[in-house]
Amino acid sequence: MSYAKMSKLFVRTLRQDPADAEVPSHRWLVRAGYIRRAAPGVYTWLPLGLRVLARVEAIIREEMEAIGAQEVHFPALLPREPYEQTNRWTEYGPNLFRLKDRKGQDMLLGPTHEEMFTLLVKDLYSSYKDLPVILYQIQTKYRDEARPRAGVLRGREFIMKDSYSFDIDDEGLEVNYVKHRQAYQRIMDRLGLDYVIVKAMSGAMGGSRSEEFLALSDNGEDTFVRSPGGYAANVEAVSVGAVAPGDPTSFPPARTVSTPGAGTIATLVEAVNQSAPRTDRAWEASDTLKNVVFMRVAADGKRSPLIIGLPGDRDVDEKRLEAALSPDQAEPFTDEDFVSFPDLVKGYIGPVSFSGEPTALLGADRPAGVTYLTDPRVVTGTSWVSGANVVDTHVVNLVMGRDFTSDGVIDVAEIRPGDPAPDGSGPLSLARGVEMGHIFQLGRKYAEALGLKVLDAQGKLVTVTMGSYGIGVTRAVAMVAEATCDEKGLAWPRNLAPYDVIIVIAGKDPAMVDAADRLATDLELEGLEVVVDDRAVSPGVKFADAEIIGFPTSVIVGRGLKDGVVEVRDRLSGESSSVPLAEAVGAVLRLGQSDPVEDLA
RNA sequence: CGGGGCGUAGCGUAGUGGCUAGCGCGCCUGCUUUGGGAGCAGGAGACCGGAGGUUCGAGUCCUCUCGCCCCGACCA
Repeated sequence: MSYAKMSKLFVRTLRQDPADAEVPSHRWLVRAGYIRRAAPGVYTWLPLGLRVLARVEAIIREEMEAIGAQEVHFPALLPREPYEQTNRWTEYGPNLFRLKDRKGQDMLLGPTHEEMFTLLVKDLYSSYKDLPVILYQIQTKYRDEARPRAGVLRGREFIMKDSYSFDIDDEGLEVNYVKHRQAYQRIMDRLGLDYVIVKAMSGAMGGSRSEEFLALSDNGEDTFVRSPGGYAANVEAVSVGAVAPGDPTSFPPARTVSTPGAGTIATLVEAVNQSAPRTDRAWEASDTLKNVVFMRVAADGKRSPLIIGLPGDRDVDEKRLEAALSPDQAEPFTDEDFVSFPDLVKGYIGPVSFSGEPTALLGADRPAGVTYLTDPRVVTGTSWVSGANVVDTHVVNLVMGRDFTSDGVIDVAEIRPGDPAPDGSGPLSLARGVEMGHIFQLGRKYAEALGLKVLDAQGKLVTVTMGSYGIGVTRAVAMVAEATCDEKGLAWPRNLAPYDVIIVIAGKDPAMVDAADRLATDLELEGLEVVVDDRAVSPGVKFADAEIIGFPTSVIVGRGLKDGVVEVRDRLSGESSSVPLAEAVGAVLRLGQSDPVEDLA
């Protein structure tokens, strides 16, 4: 073993910020020579970056092995067939990298590997006695993201640890899910990330229960909510919770109100307060039933109108809508669409048509031929102001369960700070995070689609129950960089740094070179990884580079040497101290011990 | 896909239709320098993203095109 030399290390630090880097982690990882862009959303890992990556991977491997998972490795280049069987060849849409081999066979670059793992277990196992089993891999994934951003934080090629559990029943799945949840908590702790576990939507993955591990960051792309009582969920997955129904017979009869020009909620509230004032208080936006029209587009291209009825003081959150409809998409309803559905009077849509005798227009099997879904707040026995499907006309006292019904409930209204948590644990607040990990109880979706069955103790064939669990490895490197960097550059926690110590030779006295050499050797005997900055450049350059690259500990061998001392600096605290050369090793080791995160060793 | 912006040397950038496209950093050679991104001298490095056009003359004006970045809809 012999220490590395800066003069030989393949690294070049940049003096200016790269023009295209916006977020700090991206900027510093490029400036410090960890990564280089090869194509949009595709990055080359340089020696320093690879070392950090390896340390993150080592932590993940340890924790996966600790729950009994076994590592395998699949190809990234995959055949179409299994993805056809689970319909994901279609569902993944343009996000899938597709290619053809020389024979014209469709291939893909794996975006995730549920299918392949399922088939592997099917291939080799056939008895309940073989289960449970957890398999995992650390592997490069490909997703042709619509918009890669922030360097390696969200690339089109990225490394993911993905694991899969296989059980004979739901109880077994629950056990493996909890094991993964705990392993992920240990991994996040060891990475030193500030994180929160939130309820999530299972999205294109299918299955039931799922949770995300979000690292807190203002640059995060995920918005989540939490309550003082401990409720936490991705905004896509927040539910309003049960709203108690009322008595639909306790309201006066519905009646129409002339509301000329009141095509928006604000103008409507004004108009009904003018022409149909309440006795107890004024009408408010939350008294109105807003009906928003979308065109629902299925994965196979089928289009059908979807009307969502929700309190007028709320908007539809498009992210939540997409998540709720997934894999279908929602598009805005165009003017041409309105022409095709003349029953719907733009600006005056309501569940009941008052052109002539009141006629239920929307709701279960009603004539308009559209799906009508309502917000959970629109329960039986609530009274609303809504459109009359007649220009310049609205209805008051329109009661759910008496005057109209819907085809079902859809919970996609925007979430606002202060909304109550669904479990009664207090008001919600909103924050942002980056999705570091995601755990899913898949259930039998993939096993069924691909025919993974085993014989149980009674000799009956049963379908295996699966879980899938992912951690973004390259993303974790970026996220740690993001969380720890400062105005001088990167500042790695000691257990993740590319090297433990840099020894800066600040001078050209041969005695300094000798001292640095001996010190480096001694530190290596203690199990530390050491770089010596032996370059023939001025000390200022070396100090600046050490800070940009983010070595947690620097030892400066320079002008103090003639008095027998060197300087030991802690990048994380910014503190430095002069110590006798003979005590330098001890001083460096003490810094390592003071770190709150344990070292991998 | 919608909105905004940018393409000039390895990086960051300047450039009023007019001479040989300029500067800083980096790189090479020599000398000096060594505790906070050194100094002096010399040097290499650019078909100004591409195509077409207007013009006596285009990095600069026009048209088209390609690429990239940023902001929104997807995801580890």
